[in-house]
Amino acid sequence: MTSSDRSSASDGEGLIDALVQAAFATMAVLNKVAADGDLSLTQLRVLAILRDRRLGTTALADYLGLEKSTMSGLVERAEKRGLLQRAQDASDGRAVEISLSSRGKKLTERLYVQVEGSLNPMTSALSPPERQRLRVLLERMLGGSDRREGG
Amino acid sequence: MTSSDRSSASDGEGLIDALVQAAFATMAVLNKVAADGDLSLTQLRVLAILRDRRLGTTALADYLGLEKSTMSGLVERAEKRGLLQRAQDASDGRAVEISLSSRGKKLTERLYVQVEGSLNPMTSALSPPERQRLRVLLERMLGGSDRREGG
DNA sequence: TATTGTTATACTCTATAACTATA
DNA sequence: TATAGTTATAGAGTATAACAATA
Repeated sequence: MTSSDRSSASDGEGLIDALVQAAFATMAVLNKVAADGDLSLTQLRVLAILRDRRLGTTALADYLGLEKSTMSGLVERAEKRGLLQRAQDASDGRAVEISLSSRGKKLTERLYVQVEGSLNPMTSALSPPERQRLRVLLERMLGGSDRREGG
Repeated sequence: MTSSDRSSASDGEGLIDALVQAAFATMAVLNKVAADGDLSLTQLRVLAILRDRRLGTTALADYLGLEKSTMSGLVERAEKRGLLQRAQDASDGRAVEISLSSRGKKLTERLYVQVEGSLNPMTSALSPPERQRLRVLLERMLGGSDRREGG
């Protein structure tokens, strides 16, 4: 870091520290919720993405930023556990449609509630108006447009 | 979620969504920086923690929330790559002192700069006063006290 | 030829259990 | 007995490369 950095010397650096810490704290909570449901964080994300979508292997891999071969393994293990299923795509003989099973749906809804409950202690450090302001700032930073993981 | 949730129905839920999205966005950047340096995110964290500390296997594992056996492997591989070294603790025959090598130090500093540079596009969506406010809110949420990863 | 998906292979990350050496 | 650390083992996550089937 040199002082030539544009407007990020004093507040930018601190912000980045805070963002990284908040990210680790949040991921730790998500990890714990996933682990309590006997899932990895990646599996939790797979369920969250499939919450209201049916996708092919490649599309799902793209959502997660993973290789399709990695995706095959993840889906395989989740399917073996009865959380989702693969079905042939009627309009494309090569493609599959991956979707949550009813058991997977139930689990996903339960995990959502747990995520909210587990993150509440953290957000409760702020007053309601502060929470509101934080939400607005984060949404603004993230681009405002709608592209969240779970729906 | 029911409407009986205390003061978290309208803004709390949205905030949690925003926090999770911000966490994933931040982790994606950290992951990419790590991968560019041929490291896993965990290895990046190890380097960050050792940036200004010398620690034993157990202490390091506690920082990361991992088992000490996991730590042994991580340290072993990092040592093999010349990023850190283990030395006998003079005052305790069982313990080791893990510290960055000069190569590890250089790499860590470089990665720090890259993390800042890589997160800047995201934070630049906000104006300087907004960044300042976001930082304050995040720090407040995280507890205010000083317990960041890298120093 | 390009795309969709899987399989084979290899490596890292991770935990549990058993172990050695020191305290 | 308790603590610090390693090793053995097993399984999940990940990428690369090679492959089959379909478009």
